[in-house]
Amino acid sequence: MVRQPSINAQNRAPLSIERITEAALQIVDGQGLGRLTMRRLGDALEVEAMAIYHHLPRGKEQLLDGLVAHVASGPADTGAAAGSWRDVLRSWAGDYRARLLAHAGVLPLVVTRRNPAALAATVASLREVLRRGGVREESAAVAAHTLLGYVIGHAALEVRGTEEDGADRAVDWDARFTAGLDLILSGAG
Amino acid sequence: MVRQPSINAQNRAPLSIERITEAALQIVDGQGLGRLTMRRLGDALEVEAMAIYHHLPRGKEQLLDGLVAHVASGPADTGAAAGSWRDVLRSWAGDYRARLLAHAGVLPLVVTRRNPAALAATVASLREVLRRGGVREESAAVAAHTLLGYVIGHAALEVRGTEEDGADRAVDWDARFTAGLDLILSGAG
DNA sequence: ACCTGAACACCGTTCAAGT
DNA sequence: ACCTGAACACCGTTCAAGT
Repeated sequence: MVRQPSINAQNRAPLSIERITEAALQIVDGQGLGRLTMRRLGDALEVEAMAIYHHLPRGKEQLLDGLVAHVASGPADTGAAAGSWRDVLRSWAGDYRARLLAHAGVLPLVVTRRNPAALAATVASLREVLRRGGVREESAAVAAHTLLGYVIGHAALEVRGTEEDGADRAVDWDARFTAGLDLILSGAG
Repeated sequence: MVRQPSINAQNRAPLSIERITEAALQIVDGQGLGRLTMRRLGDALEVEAMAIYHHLPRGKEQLLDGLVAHVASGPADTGAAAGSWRDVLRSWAGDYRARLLAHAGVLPLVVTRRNPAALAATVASLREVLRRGGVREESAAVAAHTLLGYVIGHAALEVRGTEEDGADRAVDWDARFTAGLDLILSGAG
């Protein structure tokens, strides 16, 4: 009788921080942050929950930090993008918003004190775009924070689905976001 | 021997939703959201944790909803305030920001799907101020969402204390907030 | 009506042990 | 080096029982 070539620990892909983070993100996106537990994460990875601690010694805290880093660090290559700096920021903001909404479950974590480094890098890259666009240093600092604050706050409002002043008339969030963005960009610089 | 007039359940102030919410807010502000547990809340109220369920049948979910309602519903009497509508909004935004920062521990809850009614009311009152100020309906809707999104998002950035592009040069958050606010208000209307 | 006590199913995490 | 199993202290919540 032919036996399968060892259905044991050996021929599973080994655990790694990347695989763990990816699986965690999938649970959060699919079932919500509240259902992300070490035991369930272990199940998803076909491993006992305790195995995870070997790769993330700081445990769940470290896991959540990783999730924030994954979604809160800004979209890359803002530098290479074409067009005026306003166009660059417009497309950056669109990308960032899309990412926040795609992983809405981690928004509460982004808002918590976790992992300031990720957001600091994002702010820095925004300021760089503004500075290169010829905006004065002080104005660039203000505009960067204003823009990032707006994108995060607006994403939060969207996720919660605020209705138009009590009536349940649907809001066109895409149009709303773009209009607010233009309002900010027109005042910047 | 004179006995104290019955140190038992009878002469404690009876539990109420207000007292429960107040105690919960105190725990969150003082120790963080993570340390708000039904058992600890019971201790603070000098009662068994299970007694809380008699007043909040939906349990912890309802408790958290109450916290959000308490901090996310906008400051009152925006209507009676004096000055131009820009001044009214400026002072409203300052008050709202102060409240969010005073209860930073609940910010993650505000960002979660809980209790959309509180935020909807806030948006509605903002639009009313703008409408009365003579701003067109469509612009008022945009400005209201932009402003609220900015205030919430900026509060989140502040709480996390993003450093100035990696260097730990301190940020003057008050000035930063006001400048961003002016940027938005100058474009509105 | 209001609160308690015991119990249940579930957490995150530790630690010694296996391979 | 990498994973498991059992255990610990702690959750939220239910339910029957007390007053």
